[in-house]
Amino acid sequence: MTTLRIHNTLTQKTEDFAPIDPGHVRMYVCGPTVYDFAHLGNARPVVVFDILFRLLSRLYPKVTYVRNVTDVDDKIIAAAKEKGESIGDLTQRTYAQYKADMGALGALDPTVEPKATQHIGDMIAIIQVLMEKGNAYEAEGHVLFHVPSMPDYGMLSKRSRDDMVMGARVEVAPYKRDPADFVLWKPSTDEQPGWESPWGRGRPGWHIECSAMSAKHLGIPFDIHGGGIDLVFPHHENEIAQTRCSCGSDSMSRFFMHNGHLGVEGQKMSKSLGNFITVHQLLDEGIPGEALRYYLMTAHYSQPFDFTREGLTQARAALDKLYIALRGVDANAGADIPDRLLNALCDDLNTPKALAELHKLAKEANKSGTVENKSRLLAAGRFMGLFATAPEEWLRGTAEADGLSDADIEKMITERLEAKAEKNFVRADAIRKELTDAGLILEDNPTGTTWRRK
RNA sequence: GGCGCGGUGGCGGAGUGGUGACGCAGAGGUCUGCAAAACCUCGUACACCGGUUCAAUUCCGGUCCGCGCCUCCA
Repeated sequence: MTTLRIHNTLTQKTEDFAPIDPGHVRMYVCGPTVYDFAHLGNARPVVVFDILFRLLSRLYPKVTYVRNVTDVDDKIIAAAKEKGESIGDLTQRTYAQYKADMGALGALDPTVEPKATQHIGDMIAIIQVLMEKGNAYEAEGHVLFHVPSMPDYGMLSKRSRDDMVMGARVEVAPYKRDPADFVLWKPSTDEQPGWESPWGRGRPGWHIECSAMSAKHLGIPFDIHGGGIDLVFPHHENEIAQTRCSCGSDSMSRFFMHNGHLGVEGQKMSKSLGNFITVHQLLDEGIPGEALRYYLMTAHYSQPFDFTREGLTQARAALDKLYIALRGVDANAGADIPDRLLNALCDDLNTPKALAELHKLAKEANKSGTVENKSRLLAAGRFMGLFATAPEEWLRGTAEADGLSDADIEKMITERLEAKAEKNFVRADAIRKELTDAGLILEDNPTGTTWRRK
């Protein structure tokens, strides 16, 4: 097996990965702000880092995967108000939905899913340290991080403070000493959620929770910090600033990994364009979460992903093909995960290459028909979070479109087999046609007739 | 304007300094009562222009086109 190589946003190079503590890999990934259904753009990092989590767990004795839940945020406040729901109800409900949807995508639970509201004290403590060290200041009830206090600010996104100030599209708040300064703590009105702090009742800024929760649950520095590419700036850049200045550490995380953006039918996904697609809505359409997972894995994580209906159809067909190759597999047989699959994933999570290996394994299984080869395919696919369903169950699908129950179908097949035995092919073909028209595919083989839904 | 990414066959999408991954779709064949599935075969793909090289889709430079980020969006 080759070593794991990961593209590091910090160095913009693909590097050999080695954990700081050889016995314990520590990874932090930015999770959801729980105010609405998870959309496809949210689903991508979940699948990407789930693959990484599985791979690391295979390579190292212990992995701690932290994915935070942002449950205090101005978008949440706005959504709760709009829906006439309490913030607590909204965030709890949304989080439960998120877990269900991501579970449908075959994502394992992270080791820890800390909530921002449960770490307010940790955040306040960090802000106090930043104040003491002269990296932060109070102004009009806000506490701000003073960017010029950190000489090498911008190391992740490779931009100078001047670049940012010049490119600023938003009006700079008058109380900022420097246009690039960002909020650590802000005041809350009576209606807004707030916590007592040395600077009065207020709530945390966006970035501070990740600095607090990663330090608490992983320790600084840790191994891998992940998220969408849009988080490079300002979110991760600011996290780095807060963490390094408060901890006095050279780095927050050894590696930073970022997944590419997801668009829909060639366009940016946005509410204003009306092409906002949630995972929940696709599941509701009857699209299996596993098919979505497979589709998301067909492109390398670092590349932009264009979600299309055509692409989803292709992915489902490809996945069906794998399931056909698995027919008759013994789920309990057990087999080693082939090295070539692990090698593909060790190459900076090359999931398209790994899926290609799956298809090669399927071809081998089809050619040989042996239990061993089927088992290898099963083990390989399961490692990637696929094949959660038994092959026959997957292929038969659910009785919806055709309105025929499994028993109805079996009865017609039996009737057709009788017709065949009597060489009454006209009758046999009539039954086949009836079932084909209902969206079913019959497959005659030496031992009988199997069927599946299109 | 700054930073970054990309342009591969009908479609999706890896990859490589010199034998055209893999999947979807399509064509032919084997098999089959007919089918389906499977298997076999079939594609003169690497935006454009220069340069380096024995050899470039792969390296370098330029051009064109597309995309992301630039203060709270994964």
